[in-house]
Amino acid sequence: MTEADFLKAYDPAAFPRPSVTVDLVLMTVRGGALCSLLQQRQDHPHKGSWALPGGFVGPDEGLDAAARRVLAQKAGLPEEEAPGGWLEQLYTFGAPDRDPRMRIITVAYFALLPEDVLARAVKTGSGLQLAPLRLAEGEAIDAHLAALGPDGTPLPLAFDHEIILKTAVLRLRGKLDHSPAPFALLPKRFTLRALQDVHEAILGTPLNKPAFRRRLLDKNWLEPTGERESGTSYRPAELYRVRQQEKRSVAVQGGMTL
Amino acid sequence: MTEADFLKAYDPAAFPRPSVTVDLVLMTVRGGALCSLLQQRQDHPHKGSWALPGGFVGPDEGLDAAARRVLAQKAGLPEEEAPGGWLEQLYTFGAPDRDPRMRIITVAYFALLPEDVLARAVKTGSGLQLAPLRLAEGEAIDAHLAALGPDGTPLPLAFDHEIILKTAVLRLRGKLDHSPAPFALLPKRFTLRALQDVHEAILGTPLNKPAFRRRLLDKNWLEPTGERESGTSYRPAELYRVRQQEKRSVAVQGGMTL
DNA sequence: ACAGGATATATGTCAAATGAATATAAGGTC
DNA sequence: GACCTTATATTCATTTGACATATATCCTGT
Repeated sequence: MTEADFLKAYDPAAFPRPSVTVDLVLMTVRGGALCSLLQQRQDHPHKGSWALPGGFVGPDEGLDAAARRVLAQKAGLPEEEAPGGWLEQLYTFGAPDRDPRMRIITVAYFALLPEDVLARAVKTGSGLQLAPLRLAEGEAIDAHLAALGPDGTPLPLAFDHEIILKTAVLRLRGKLDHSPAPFALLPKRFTLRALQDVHEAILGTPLNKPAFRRRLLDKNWLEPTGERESGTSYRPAELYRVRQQEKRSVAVQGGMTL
Repeated sequence: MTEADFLKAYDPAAFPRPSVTVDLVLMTVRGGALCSLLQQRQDHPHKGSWALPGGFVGPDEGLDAAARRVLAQKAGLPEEEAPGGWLEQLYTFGAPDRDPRMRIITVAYFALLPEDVLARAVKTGSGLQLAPLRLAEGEAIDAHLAALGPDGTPLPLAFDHEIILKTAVLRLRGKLDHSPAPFALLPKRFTLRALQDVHEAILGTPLNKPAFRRRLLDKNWLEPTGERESGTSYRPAELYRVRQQEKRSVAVQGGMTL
């Protein structure tokens, strides 16, 4: 029996097949707070609640490709361009009852994008908002996460999206020191102070300034551009950029730059 | 329109659905080397190559539940019992061409089990072996991983299982210091020396003994039992056990004890 | 019974990393 | 040009971790 025969004899219908989607946690830092893009549901179930942008995985589409497609569609990012973001597979959620309509297994991704990219997405699309995420400092998985609306009250979240958001924030905190991912939240040239603000927003705790400086510069991931910020009423800070060599991932299964 | 109407009107067939499986990297430390359970394929494709144990996810079965079921079936572990292992979701692999027969998305898990449990599985099942994994020290994702057969030569691996194994080893290395997972590889009571042997096998590099001792004890995850090992021709070492409180996960999405 | 061997456990010393405080530099504003 | 504000550099105390050494404990052999 040849391999071709086996392929013909194989019956895919013998096993029941769930639907598979990708859900995206699109994060940025705005106003000193870590925020995520949420979309208000127009249909049942969970009509009116806020959900992560997502979509079905195409029959001949890889998971990463599906995530990039949804990113382009929902966040209005042209797929070809390089806005300087970060995309990484997060975790797969597949409880049988997580969607009341049918069995849906979702592969969650998280993306880090500069603030202006997501701000533009909110303006362009409808029913979108950039909600600050409130989660106690630390790494406890059983802490409660709240996504805050414009009035500061927690938004109702659809499906199991609270646990997905929580997983994303905790993963991001864990990777802060080992991954160049957080640079994706900043423009190509940035000050060390801006970088520290990003770290503090993600961790939810203040950091020691000289120590932060030393730690980051010792990693040798950054290089000074020689230029300085302008328009300040005080001494302008040096602008740094990420070394080209470090744009590739350093960490395990480290995700990809956009 | 009520929510019930929506449920009826929804057409699950509107979206093409891939098959979803779980694949398990079952690891232990034997003879100072990190090993994984591999199963020789009896059918095409990749007949004769070595593959990870796996199985389809049932229509009403959660992902973790599917992983536990496969663990019980393939590794011969009774589902109810508590052999003291560790199970954790690893990563989801879904390249369209990863299986030539059909579109299969697999959610990979990794499990840590005491040596005797997997040794028993090898004896019980057929076409199974416990293969030492050889991977360069460090965290480079582009390094080559080899699974060694009894004669010391690398085994041919089926599908994309080399990258899955590599991901598992790197993830395990990254979690060593932050997670109580490695304790799952040891019996309930163990010496610090045995624990250090496990760490060295996983990292592929020797560790400083006093430093390792203090580091582990300072975490306060362990407590001395007051008993000591016996049958040694030297001073017997204290036997430690994991504090009950630490059996729950400490880390993010930390997996579960078995 | 006692010396010797081997390894666990404890102590001490040193280098490196970290945190906090201070000093200096560089721009803008009045 | 005095003055304010924040970046950057320097310094020191504290903590952390690595490594070397010393002591304890058990078995073995004579």
